[in-house]
Amino acid sequence: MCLPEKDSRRSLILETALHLFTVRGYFSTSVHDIRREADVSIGSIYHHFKGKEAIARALYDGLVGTMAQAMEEIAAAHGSAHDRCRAVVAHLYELTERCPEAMQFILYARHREFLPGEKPICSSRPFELMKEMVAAGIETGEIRVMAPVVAATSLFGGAIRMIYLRLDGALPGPLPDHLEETWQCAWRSVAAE
Amino acid sequence: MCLPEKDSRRSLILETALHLFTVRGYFSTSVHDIRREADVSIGSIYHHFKGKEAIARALYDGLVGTMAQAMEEIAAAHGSAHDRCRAVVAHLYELTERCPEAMQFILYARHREFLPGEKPICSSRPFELMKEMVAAGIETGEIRVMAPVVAATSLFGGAIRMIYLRLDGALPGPLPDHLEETWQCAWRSVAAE
DNA sequence: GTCTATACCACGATAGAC
DNA sequence: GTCTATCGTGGTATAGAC
Repeated sequence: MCLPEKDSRRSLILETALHLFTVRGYFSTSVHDIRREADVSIGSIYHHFKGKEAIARALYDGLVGTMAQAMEEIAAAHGSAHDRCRAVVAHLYELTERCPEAMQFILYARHREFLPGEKPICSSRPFELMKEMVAAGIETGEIRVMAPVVAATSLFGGAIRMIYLRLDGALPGPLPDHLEETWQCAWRSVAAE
Repeated sequence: MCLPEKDSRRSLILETALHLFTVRGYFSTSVHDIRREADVSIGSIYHHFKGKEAIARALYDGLVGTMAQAMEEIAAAHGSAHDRCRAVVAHLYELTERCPEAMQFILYARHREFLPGEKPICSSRPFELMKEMVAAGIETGEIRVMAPVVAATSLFGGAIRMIYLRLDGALPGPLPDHLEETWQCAWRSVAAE
């Protein structure tokens, strides 16, 4: 449901791997664990993927890709930095509730630890798009003139921390309940007066 | 220098382990790697620590402990929520520059993946103290009346994201250069009007 | 494409001399 | 307290039948 792929053996393997990677961690999950949980054979797994790392890479690329696509649709659907950024936070909150495992895999895993050569998540496409939205907002005068990095971290940092808290089980209710309050704080921190 | 321990074989092992855990990751670091890098014997390592996990635990407890102590000193040294929280951010920024590996180990590692039974980092003592400072600020009227979690994430979320960026090499200059700007955004987001 | 069986190796941990 | 040598387990990945 959270993965872009169609029904197939391959997608079953991916779904199972995502589940195990998030609840037990990448390194604590063996290929045999995936085999058992998905009820397929080792040979089948190695037929579809070069190895364990390739499974993680396919998951990562797929999830980051759909996330970037969502960001682009948001950017196209709204006209101001305020509306765009608010829609991004709303989207991230909903995504966290709907697909906590996907969110956890993207945000919480240290990909550089098991995906050699991968750039840090904060340099990935979705995060770059968020930075661009903020930079555009500074251009138009909606957002105070300041270092773009600082503006972006101030605007999205609180929301991202809320997501971490939620994934860690440190937040009781669903995230969208806090959308209004978090967004007002976030926007207040950078809005031009 | 960042670890509380005195000079000894034991502290040498801890320092080396911290270094390797942060640059290569916990699971990608074998006890033999630590042995080679520290130029000690396997036997010596297993004499001082029960195993690899015990090394990680000693590191974690030591670093979180000194961090919590610093927070308590900050709380005692300042009278208002504003001054306390600002001092916390300044301290975290300086600590990141002085001991990036320690900071990375505390913030970036998924301890629950290799320290069974450990609660999430956001529930650890230093983070609890930060939440308490914010809650006190709401009591005194310095900070808007709002859900304490939201206030805490809004106030510290931006700074924490800046630290992640810095640790990932996505921020060129040293963090303290951005202290003033980040703090003004953070405080503006929650200050009572 | 899917399966079983197995090769191979690296790792954490221990034994025991000094 | 420190060392060297070694063991046993469990991991990834492959071979080859169906």
